[in-house]
Amino acid sequence: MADVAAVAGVSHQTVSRVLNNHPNVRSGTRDQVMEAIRKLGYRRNRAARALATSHSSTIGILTIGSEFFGPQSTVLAIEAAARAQGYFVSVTALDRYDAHSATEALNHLVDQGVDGVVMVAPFEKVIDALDDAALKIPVVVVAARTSVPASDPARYVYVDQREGARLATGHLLALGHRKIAHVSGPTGWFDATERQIGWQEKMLEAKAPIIEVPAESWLAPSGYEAGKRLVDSVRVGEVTAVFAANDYLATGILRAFWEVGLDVPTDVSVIGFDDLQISNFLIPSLTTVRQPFRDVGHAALTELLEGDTADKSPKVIAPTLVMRASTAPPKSQ
Amino acid sequence: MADVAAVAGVSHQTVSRVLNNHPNVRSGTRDQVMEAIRKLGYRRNRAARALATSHSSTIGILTIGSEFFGPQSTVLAIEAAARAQGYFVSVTALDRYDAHSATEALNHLVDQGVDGVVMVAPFEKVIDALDDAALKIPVVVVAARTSVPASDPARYVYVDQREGARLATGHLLALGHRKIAHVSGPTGWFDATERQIGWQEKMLEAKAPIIEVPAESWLAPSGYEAGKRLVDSVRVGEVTAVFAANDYLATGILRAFWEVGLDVPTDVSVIGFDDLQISNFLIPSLTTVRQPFRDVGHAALTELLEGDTADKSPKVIAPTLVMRASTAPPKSQ
DNA sequence: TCACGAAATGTTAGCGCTAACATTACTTCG
DNA sequence: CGAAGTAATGTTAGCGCTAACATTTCGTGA
Repeated sequence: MADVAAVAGVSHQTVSRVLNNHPNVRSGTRDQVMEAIRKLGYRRNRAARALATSHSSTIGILTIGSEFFGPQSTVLAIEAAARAQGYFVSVTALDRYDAHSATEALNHLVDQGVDGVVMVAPFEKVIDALDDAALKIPVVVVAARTSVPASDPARYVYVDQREGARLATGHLLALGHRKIAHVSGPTGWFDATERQIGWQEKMLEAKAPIIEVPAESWLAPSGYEAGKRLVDSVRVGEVTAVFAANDYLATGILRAFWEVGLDVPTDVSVIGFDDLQISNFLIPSLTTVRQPFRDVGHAALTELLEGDTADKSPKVIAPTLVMRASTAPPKSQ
Repeated sequence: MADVAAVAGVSHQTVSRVLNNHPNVRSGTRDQVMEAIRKLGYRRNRAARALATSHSSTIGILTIGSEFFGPQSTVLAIEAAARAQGYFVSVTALDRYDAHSATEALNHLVDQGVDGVVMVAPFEKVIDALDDAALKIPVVVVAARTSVPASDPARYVYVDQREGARLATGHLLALGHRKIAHVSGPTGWFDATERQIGWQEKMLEAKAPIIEVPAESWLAPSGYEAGKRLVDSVRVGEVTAVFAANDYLATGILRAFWEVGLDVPTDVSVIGFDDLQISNFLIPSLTTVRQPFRDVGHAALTELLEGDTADKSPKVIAPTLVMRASTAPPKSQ
């Protein structure tokens, strides 16, 4: 910076002022400084800036592993939005889904001196980690946590999972189904709980039976297992439709039904959640609930950087139903 | 740090020595300092450290969007490895696949003062960006660039795409196929080129015909389009097997064949590349080539941090064939 | 034309750490 | 038991920037 100042014939402070868009700089001076910067290919040292201003222009993202489509998309949206605002993004992925792991990851980000953290890890244990950490920086959590204690300093941004489940269940009910099984997501995940509640609410409203098959994980093998377990019920007509907690599970379910010769949607309807890249190309193409992950990412960053301190109510984003070929009226209607 | 020093009854420099594992500290003193650190909940300021040492303990990762399974997995593996080594990871995603966009992203990382960069963006234009940038920090590129000029200071780490394509093609040939079409990936991507070359080599060796159907993108809709275009050839027996450049394309192809009533693998075999989460649950389950992305990520980080300056040869990792139900001997054998 | 206030620029100090050098405390051996 | 050498600790300076205050320059009205 001293070099630039020398070339431009001003003091280093004037250079700093130009770089920080200070108002009180004559435009001629500004031009000279800019020219000197260009000529020297000068770049500000970020460490020195961070030291002097005591903020790092970096936000931390804590996320979960690669197997999850939603978090991944959200993270990328946050990154894009952050970069557009001149922020840097430091990402840390969780290898295990427990509080200890989350605490460690959080500390890692705090050690780095991030100005804020977005947590894209919608399982319940992260909340414990958050409570333990007692951070002094703003935190946004992307998770459908519907009952947040007033003492919780974090802000929440999420897609209305319960509403999505209602949309899915409502779609099946409207088609004439009543025996709608729910292959629910693993315990300990906000999304799993919320989707289960939305489905159950809708079923109780319709006075329809509650048939739940819990899945071990969010992934296709668990869906396949659940599908296997459902085959008999489908054959005897005890289940005419399945609401899978996500599209991976739905893919496994489709596969399990296919293996035993059950036709979807003739014999049984299947609906998923998420709308993956390939959901439209499955056999049959999968009816599902789409989540606007980009919007979530954007909203999360906005909330982090510009969040109104007074308004700590969660930002809730609406999902949409995507109708395709895996749902149809039940056979023996 | 001064506070810690005061509490421990030593100078701040001794605290620094303890923190940096300097050998010449009496163990009693070390314990006192550690105790003071614990009591005060002290954490070193990273900006100050970066300023004093002029390195940031941060590595930058430049990657591409969410739609790609491989890069995503690789990035997460790099992150995990980096964190284990005490490094921070700053991620920047490319929104477009051109040199300008890549240059911008690279500058963004350099502005942040990263100590090194890993580029997980295997399209050819990134090389231009790299050449333009003329970075002073080490760079590792995760891309199957087989002919690297000696002047290129970057190191390369990649899965042997050509070998993977040979494995896939060889598998089909071994089953008795000769009319093997290749749905190739979009132009401008190293992986697409290499896979095409591997397939072509093997086909020429076998004196089999070269039938190539280029795909517009790496995604399922393009695969679907390509599949449609192949239907007639399959029906008249001009094509008995299809090697898709990746599993998304294969998914689209399976779907296109299914729609017109062509059975896989009875009427036509299909093989993919990547081994997605759901590839084993497609209908039929997809024979494919698996890439060890975690190994790639790990190798990339190792190369970046410990890379032997003398040995700049690329680190090449072998893919494996995963046999499933989408391939079988041709019908009229 | 000069005093005055505002705009523009300069000067100084310090953010929290590490590196280099200076000093003190402890060994060890003749 | 003391000199020499080494281990342990302390002191000083500076990394590159910004904030706060000091100074200079400029424009304006009586």
